[in-house]
Amino acid sequence: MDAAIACFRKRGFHQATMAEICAEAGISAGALYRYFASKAEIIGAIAEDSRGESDEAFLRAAEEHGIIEAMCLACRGFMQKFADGDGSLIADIFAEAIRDDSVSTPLRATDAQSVKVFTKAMKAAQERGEVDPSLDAEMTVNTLFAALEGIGLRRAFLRDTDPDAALLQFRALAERYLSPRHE
Amino acid sequence: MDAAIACFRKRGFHQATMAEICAEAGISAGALYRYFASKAEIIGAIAEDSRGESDEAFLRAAEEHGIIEAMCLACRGFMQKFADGDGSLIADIFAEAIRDDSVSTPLRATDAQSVKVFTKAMKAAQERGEVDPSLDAEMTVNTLFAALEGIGLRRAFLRDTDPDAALLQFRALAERYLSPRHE
DNA sequence: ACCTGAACACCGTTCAAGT
DNA sequence: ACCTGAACACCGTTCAAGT
Repeated sequence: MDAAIACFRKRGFHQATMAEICAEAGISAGALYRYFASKAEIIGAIAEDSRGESDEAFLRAAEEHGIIEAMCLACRGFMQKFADGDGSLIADIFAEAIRDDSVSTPLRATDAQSVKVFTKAMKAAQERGEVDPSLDAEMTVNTLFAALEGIGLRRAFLRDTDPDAALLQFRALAERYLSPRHE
Repeated sequence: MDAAIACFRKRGFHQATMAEICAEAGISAGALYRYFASKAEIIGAIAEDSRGESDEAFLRAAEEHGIIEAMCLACRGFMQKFADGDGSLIADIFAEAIRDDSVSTPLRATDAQSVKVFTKAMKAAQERGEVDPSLDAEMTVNTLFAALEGIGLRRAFLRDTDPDAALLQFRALAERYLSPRHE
């Protein structure tokens, strides 16, 4: 069933119709509503499972190549979605999540989990002297997440979704933001 | 007529109906379509005139209090929109602009104008030694815009739209990002 | 010329009827 | 028990008829 969700990728959340999703999934409208209470709930389900799976991979990368490289890895995966044309879908998810608590609540839980994992890696990097220890680890992670999301959305808006350019942009920001002061 | 546009503020782009907008504006559906070719065009018009007017105020602030303070001023104005509950509307605008060229083209023109103004102020700040001169001024401005937008959206998503907290977050990022290296 | 508003096409959701 | 799909309520857009 979740495979039918791929409809949104092609047409966007508000453009895709329930009829199309039903056709793609090979089920009737009534059956679809047996699995999801509404269209908004479907977008919540999509957003949720496109997140979080990569957390272990991130932790390994953070240990091996440092937190900046690991964040760049996460950045690359995220930017690829914009390059694939999913930018407006991501913006739709934001809009629905901001508007509708029943969409945002499960997403916030997944997000909080990611923040936790990244914060742990951030603290480790601070102890190694890789990152300025005077930074608040959790706020720093939140800020970098926000910057990542902002860069992706803004580049999609400006019609320049080249992931390499986005990566360079993010890396330049992250390096300066995180580097210890005084040399 | 643009006053009727306030409907979106209350209900969001996809939630507000043309009938509501007509009622608020005191005109009929046919008359509304005389001024705007579609609903998407209305959101384009809203987004456009909520931008750009403050550019001169920004330039004055940049000269008087430095670029970081001036950017924080812009940040405050932007964050206030999220605190006012316009977050999902802003996300809708992003989604429509990413999806629809006829929405994004006028917005990109307005945006390019702002980037130009901020870039000029950034270069002046670099000459004053306030900002690291090795940074590319235009990319830096773009990155800070992206971060600003990202912070606003993310905070709205996390249900913490306190403008003061957002400002602190943005300022911490901007100061470290822009400060000259080696002390 | 410009506006009105009924009509049209379409979409998310429901529910009586089937299996 | 579960599914079907016609029906419902609603919304963006149009256009023949009015002024």
